[in-house]
Amino acid sequence: MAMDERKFRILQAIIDDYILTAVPVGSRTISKKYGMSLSSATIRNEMSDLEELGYLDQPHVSAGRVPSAKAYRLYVDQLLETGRLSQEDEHLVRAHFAGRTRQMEDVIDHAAQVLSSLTRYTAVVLPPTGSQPRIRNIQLVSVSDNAALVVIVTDAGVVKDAVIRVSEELDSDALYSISRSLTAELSGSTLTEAVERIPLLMERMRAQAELIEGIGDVMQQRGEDIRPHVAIGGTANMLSYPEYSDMEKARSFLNLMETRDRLADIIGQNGEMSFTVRIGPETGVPEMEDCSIVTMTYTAGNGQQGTIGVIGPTRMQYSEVLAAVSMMGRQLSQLLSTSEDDGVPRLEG
Amino acid sequence: MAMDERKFRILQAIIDDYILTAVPVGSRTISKKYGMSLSSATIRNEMSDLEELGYLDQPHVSAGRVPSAKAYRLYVDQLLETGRLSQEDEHLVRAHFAGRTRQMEDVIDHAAQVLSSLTRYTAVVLPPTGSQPRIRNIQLVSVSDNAALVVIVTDAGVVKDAVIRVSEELDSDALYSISRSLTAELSGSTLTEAVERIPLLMERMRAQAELIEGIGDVMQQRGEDIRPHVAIGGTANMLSYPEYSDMEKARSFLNLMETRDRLADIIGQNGEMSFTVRIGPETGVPEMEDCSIVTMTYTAGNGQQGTIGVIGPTRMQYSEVLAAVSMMGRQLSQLLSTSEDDGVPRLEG
DNA sequence: GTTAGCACTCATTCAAGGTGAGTGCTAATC
DNA sequence: GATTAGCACTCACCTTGAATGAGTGCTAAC
Repeated sequence: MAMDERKFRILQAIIDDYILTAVPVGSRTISKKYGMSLSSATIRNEMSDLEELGYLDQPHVSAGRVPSAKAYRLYVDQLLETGRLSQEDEHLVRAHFAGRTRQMEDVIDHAAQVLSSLTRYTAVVLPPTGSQPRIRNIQLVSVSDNAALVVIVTDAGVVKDAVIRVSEELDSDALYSISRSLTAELSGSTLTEAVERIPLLMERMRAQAELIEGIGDVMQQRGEDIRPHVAIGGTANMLSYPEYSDMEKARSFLNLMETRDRLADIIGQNGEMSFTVRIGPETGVPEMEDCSIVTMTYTAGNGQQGTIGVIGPTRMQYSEVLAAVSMMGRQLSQLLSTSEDDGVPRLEG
Repeated sequence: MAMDERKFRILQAIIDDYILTAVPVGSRTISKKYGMSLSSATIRNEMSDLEELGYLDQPHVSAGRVPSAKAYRLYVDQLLETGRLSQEDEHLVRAHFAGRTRQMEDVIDHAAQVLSSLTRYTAVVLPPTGSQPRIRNIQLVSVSDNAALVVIVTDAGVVKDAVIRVSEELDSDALYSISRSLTAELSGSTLTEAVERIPLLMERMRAQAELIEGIGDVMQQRGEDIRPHVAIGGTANMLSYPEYSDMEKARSFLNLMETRDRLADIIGQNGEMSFTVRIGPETGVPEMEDCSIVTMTYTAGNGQQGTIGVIGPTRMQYSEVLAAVSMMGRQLSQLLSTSEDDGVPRLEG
């Protein structure tokens, strides 16, 4: 038995209804509400087949059917193929971001906010990160007698600041001159390159060896765990969906949202695709077994790439979410660069 | 009728029990569990008095009594007076923060994390902010042909970065030299001072007037809405308390946690006190009518002050929370400076 | 002033029964 | 051979009502 046209239409109807109501849908509903000229009995037979094919699940014997992850996959693929994504709220969003200057973090936060309120799900935005940012400038600022704050500015605009503690005394002037020579030495190199040159510099500037070693540590740390500022919007939204009326689930979800490192990993895992939809188990995250994640890569001016994503129940309004994510991705790309490419993302499964 | 010794002891017992169980406590419980040699009837009479005095509420006629905000106030004041705050986990926390260097944001985030897991409530940490940070360095980094990223480093170590868009073309070298002269001009002044000098600079460097105006805008924006990075830990914790089993309440709470600006306002409102406890309505936040907030001010090396706080149900374990907050405040103060003052906060109502 | 006793209130729990949406199967119909 | 009507059956869910028990206020006795 294979999937034919009629089965497909029935499946579509079931998914539509379930997305709307979150309630298992029965044969009668389909036969009546969705204008099929088929009796419920026929639908029942088809549903039974669809279940056997793995597209439907049945919570218990006398409940209606519920679409499986496989069904959503089919549905979404279909959606992506036809590619009919509306773009209504586009001007609304553009208005939101009006104004000439913006702090990077603000843009990210704002985007997450807007995206979540647009979709009524949870939105996550990762800032653009390049392969290897290059150092532009190193600044040391005195904090107390034996602690200094180091600020490393890179061309990614991503700035690291950390407090370094040393045993010797540090005065402001000394710090300033060290800043200058470090900048002269390391400007232009990547963080890893800079780390490699640290021992050399330590030798050359013995008096400040401890301080320089500290700076090396900071670079190393940052180079390893790139921990960008993750913006999240609308975590509370999830609580309004019946699938999270179970407190335990809600809590584990919120916990996940709180561990930003992990969240960044999850969202960032979109391979080479500019557009991905991961459904239920496809997310690879146990806590997200009945969530779906829609992500899109956006590109900032200097070619650096960031990711935006929406997390919702598997039963999410895919077509709206796809439209919103795609639109927001374009907007962000445009906002963060002025090199006007078409900005339209490839739609790939 | 006034508050006497016995009434006070009964009230104390009621609060203790309610903090533990979150269930309205009846006269019999007090008479039996709390070793009073009084019958339940007597307790009942006293409870009736206490209710009249405003220390107890009764959810409905045949339920036990629940402590009012006024009661908690009394309880906390008592606690603060005796000042017996344990400091068990102190070494555990210190271990957490071991290591020489730390990015400021990390410290803040980490502190919120630790504080929330220590108390099992929600923790909020505001980074140290001074009265008026002074500019140390201004860096321009090219992003695309007609957009630049400006990074402003201040002695607070707080760094502003924003993208500025201009119509003219900007090359890297030009940006670098502008950076240098701007730094020379503005280093040492506060943001507001710098803003005032912008028109002058625009005149002096006509060619870059547009760019400089943009930088002025950024400074202005930042000067006005100082929007520090607010660290939050353990929002999900709140869901485990019965007072938040109501989804609607949980959602409104989470929403509040998400609007960081507002949250920063709420937490930051601790006046001159280094230590404050706001109970229920005292928070002044409608959504927090049955929350309490314990905050403490900590001081970084350069005299800048930040705030840490714990948000929990009014029925929170005050004595533990007070201890944890006070300890974490000391730790942060110590960590962010090495000027070893005693670090012990004044305990004030 | 304290306590025992009693009538009363009211949230909570539990079982029983009814309801209705849904299914699978079979036999009749197109 | 596909479709449909009909029927028996299942099972979550709601309602109802009774039992339970924790709690109170009041009164009278100690």
